[in-house]
Amino acid sequence: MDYFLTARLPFSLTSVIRSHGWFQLLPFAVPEDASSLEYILELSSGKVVRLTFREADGGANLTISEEMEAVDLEEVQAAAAWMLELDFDLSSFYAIAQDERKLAHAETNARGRILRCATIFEDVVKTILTTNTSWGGTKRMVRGLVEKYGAALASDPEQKAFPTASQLAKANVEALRQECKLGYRAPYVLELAQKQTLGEIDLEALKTNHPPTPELRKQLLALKGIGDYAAANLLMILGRYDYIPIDSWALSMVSKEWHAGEPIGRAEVEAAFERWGEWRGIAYWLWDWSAS
DNA sequence: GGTAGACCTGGACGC
DNA sequence: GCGTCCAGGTCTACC
Repeated sequence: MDYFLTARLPFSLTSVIRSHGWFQLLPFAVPEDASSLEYILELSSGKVVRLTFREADGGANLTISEEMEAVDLEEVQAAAAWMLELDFDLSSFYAIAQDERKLAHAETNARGRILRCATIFEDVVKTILTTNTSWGGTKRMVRGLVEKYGAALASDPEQKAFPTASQLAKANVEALRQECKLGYRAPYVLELAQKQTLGEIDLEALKTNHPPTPELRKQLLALKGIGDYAAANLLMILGRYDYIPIDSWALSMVSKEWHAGEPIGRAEVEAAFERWGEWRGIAYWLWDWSAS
C-alpha cells in the first residue's frame, strides 16, 4: 500500500533522517543504498507493520507492508506525519538564519526538522539511554529492549517494534539491567513505563497539549533520568528550540569556535547562541562547525 | 543554589 | 589476558 505524504515546504526526507542519530536505532533502519527509511510500528490494535519512507517532490512516499482497515490506516498516517514533522513551519527561523554564513545551508537543504519516534514514550526512553554512555552503548541498549520486549512483524518475526509502555512495565529491573545492559538506567526506564501505563503521566498528550516551553521543560525534568541535557534534547524533538542540549561535545565545539580551546562551562554555550532566541537550540544544532 | 561522589559500561591503555 | 583508568549525564546527599 503506497501513499503520498504532503509536507510544508521546504522539505527533505534525507535532512529529516540525518537530523540526528535516531535512524541508527531500532526499530529504524536505513538500507545500504540509503534510499529510504524503515520503521517497525505496533499499532494500538496490536497489528505490527513496516513503514518505508522514500523521498518525493513536495513530501515523502510511504509504503505500508500490510493491508489494513481504515482506522489503522488513519493511525499510521498520523504517526508518519508526527515522525517527519510534515507540517512544521520553520520560515521565521530561515528568515533570520539567511544572513548567517554558518547557517546559510539550513533553508537550502531544508534542515531543521528532527526525526521523531512514533511515540513520545519511545523518544524519552531512547533519550535516557543516550545519557552517560557512548553511542555504541545506546545502540546496544535500544537493541536489547526491542529484541527482548518488542512485538514482531508477522511476515518477518526478526523485525520488531519498539516495546510499548505496557510491555516494558511488565519487565523487571534485573532483566533490564543484565539482559538489556541498561545498568543504573534500568529503574528509570521501568518507572517511566509503569507510570505511563498507570496513567500517572501521559507523555502522548504532549503531542496535542502545548504548554509554554519552561513548563514543558519542568515536566520533563520531573522524569527520573532526565536532566538538563536530556530535557533540552527532548524539547528539540518536540519542536521547542529554546534550550540547547549541552553535553561534553557542545562544550568542546563552542570552546574551539569562540574560546580558543580553553575550558568553558554551560554559560558560555548559552551566551554563544543567546541572540537566536526561541531558535537557539536549532541554531546550535545546525551550526557549521567546520573551520572557516 | 552549588558541589562531590556514586552510578554502569565499554574502550583505551599499560603490563 | 588482566587490571586500571576514563568518559559519558543524572541523582542524591550535603553544605
